[in-house]
Amino acid sequence: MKPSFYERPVLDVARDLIGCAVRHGGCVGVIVETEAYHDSEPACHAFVGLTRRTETLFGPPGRAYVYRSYGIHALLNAVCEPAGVGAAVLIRALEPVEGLELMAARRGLDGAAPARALCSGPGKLTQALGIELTENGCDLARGPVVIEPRAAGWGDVPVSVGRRIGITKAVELPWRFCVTGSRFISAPVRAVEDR
DNA sequence: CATGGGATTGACT
DNA sequence: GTCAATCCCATGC
Repeated sequence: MKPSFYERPVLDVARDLIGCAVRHGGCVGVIVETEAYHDSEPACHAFVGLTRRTETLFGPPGRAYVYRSYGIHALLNAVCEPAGVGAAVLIRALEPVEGLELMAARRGLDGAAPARALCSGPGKLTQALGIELTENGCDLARGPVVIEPRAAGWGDVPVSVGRRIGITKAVELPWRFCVTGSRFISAPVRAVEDR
């Protein structure tokens, strides 16, 4: 995807990335779950302003923001909006389509493990695709981590909206997007009016 | 320089 | 349902 795709309101990009594909390390998966983050709200790392950690978030759109979570997992984001704005889309789940055996091996799972176990969470998918912190800042059009346009059949899938997962601030914002009814997402979507 | 908190996951009661 | 692993980095003394 070109930089112009990402240089738009982060909520639009989060919705439009549903159905696109992520390619890395000999594996491909279709994005079925995303969340939006923006420096105007406190759940976003960029809320604290420009620091060493948030450099990539405030940089040009179309780059990967990869950071370590809980000391264990690498989480993948796509940087959005013009340079100077700290915004990104967290990739939370993929439907595996290529390199399933390699994904299972990287995840330490048996080859017979169900496909839904491979990439159904932001830490799981980076492990399955072999994405590490060294990919932070990489150009998502050139790689090593590449995001590709929607393939046939993914052009017009229904999308559900809900609240973001695993955060303690700004929990009420409906900034999570999922393929409606997908078995490959990390957790069920609760209706926005549920609270 | 010391401290504390995670955009999570998997193992266990 | 509970809980620990583990490390980067922002903050405060």
